[in-house]
Amino acid sequence: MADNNDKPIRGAVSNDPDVPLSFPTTCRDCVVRSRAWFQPLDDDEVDAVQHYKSEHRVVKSGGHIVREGEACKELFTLFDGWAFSYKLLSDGRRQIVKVHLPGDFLGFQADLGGPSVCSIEALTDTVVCVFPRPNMMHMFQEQPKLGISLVWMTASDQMMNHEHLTSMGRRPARERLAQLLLELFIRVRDRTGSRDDSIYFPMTQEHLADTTGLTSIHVNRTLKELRQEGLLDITRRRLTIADIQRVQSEVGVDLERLTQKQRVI
Amino acid sequence: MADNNDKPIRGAVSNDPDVPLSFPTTCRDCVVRSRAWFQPLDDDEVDAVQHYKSEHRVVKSGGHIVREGEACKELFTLFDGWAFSYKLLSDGRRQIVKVHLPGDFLGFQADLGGPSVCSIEALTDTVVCVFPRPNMMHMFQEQPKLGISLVWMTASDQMMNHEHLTSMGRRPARERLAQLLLELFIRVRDRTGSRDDSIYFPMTQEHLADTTGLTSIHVNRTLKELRQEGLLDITRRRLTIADIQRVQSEVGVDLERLTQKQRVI
DNA sequence: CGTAAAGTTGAATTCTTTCAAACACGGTGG
DNA sequence: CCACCGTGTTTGAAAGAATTCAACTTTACG
Repeated sequence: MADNNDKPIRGAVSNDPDVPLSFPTTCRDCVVRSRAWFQPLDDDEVDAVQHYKSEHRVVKSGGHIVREGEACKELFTLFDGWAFSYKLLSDGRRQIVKVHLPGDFLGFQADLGGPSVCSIEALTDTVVCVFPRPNMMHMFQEQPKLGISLVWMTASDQMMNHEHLTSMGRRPARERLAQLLLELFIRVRDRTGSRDDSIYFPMTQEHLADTTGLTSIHVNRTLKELRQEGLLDITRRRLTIADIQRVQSEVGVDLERLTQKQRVI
Repeated sequence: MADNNDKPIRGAVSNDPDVPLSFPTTCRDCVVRSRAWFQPLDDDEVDAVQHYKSEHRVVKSGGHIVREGEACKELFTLFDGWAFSYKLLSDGRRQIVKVHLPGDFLGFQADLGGPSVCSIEALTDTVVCVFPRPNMMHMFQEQPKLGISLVWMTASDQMMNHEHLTSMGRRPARERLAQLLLELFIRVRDRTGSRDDSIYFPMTQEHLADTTGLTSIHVNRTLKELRQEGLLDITRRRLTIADIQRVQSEVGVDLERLTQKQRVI
């Protein structure tokens, strides 16, 4: 295993000098503390994961971690920064299907042998831990617990997906946006352990539009509405939600419950 | 293990006398041939699954297999008939998140210990194989391969979910509807092995509306449009698609690829 | 300081929903 | 056999939500 594993690379890329995502400070931590992985891993298992990792990789903002259609040769753990998975339509429009935060596991899909079904783009400058796919296969065979954690992750994503689906299908723009923003707010604070009422927030209105299925213009107007009602505010790459409960009731879904870590088996 | 396992219960409930879903004819087959389960199971594993099953259960059309909010004590394989998972909004509207066909595995979710996150309703009269949750846990521990198959299922659902999400977010009513209908058409024919250009189709326009995020009125108008263009037709509980390719190109997604069985690990 | 990217605003258009009213069909019971 | 009823489908007209097009302002950044 490479001997730079425990070398802190914190701050290698940083888009948020004042309130950094105090996430993994070494690659070992990256694996251990990642939301993606089932919590109670013993040292053996952690070592195993470390072993299968091939490298760190820096991907600049706007760059691609995975490209739809290309063979999926590697899997990733998002180590630092934000990213998102999206699908492109023939007319050039896109739909963002998931926003990734540090710790998320990227690139996994049903047909690992086939072409990637989504593109993954770096939203900020990012660092990812790279796991070559063949290694990964060994790993899951040798460490069944990690396979289980994979079930958990996927099932958990599924649940959030259903929530999004419901939102897109049956809720007006206001609620869709509020729900998305609240969800990200909670996810970030869960990871950083922060209790601050504002978070670093690198998504543009166009990203929000592509996530909620609206136009960036309509996102703009809706955001203005929400701001004027004092529900939330996005200024200069910061999202502020003063009263979570108020937004919560606006949204009508208990997102805090949904974003909790849950045990599968 | 109960000795009625190999007793054919085919036809116990039937909504489609002329072209029945020629699916499982015994419960053993139910497990073996289910889309839900990873293909190459050896006899040991099949026996194991049989062992953990507690019973068959008949659920009449409109009845609930799972109720959102209630503890999830059992998991199911849909043995015969159609069902769907949905979420209810506070204002009474609903979003169908997935339509289930015979062979699908129902009720699995990230938080197995907690309340169900979706309701599952029988669309036609149905028969389900019931697996008490504690049994299930044993099973996955003793038969790792089945755990793997679970990963595959969930990941595969995920992919379809992303497709729906994209459809709902970025496609007009025409394409959304066409995509849904084509998907179901393909899934049914895959399971039955049929080459017929029409399938039994029990969904009402309201079901279609709740799946695509439209109004049943708008579904009606859009369906009329699609019918007049000769793309597809729904009459008397039958969906006919004469030229799959034409609908395919209308939709712009290769659904046939997506609905294929794929190997995960 | 100048340029590109992101955000803002208005007006017109399009898509989708809402409300309201018929219509068709399959089953029930007289 | 037919009237009756409920569910599901169809249609029209009006209202509402979201998009498009187009221009303008602000912010970030070399």
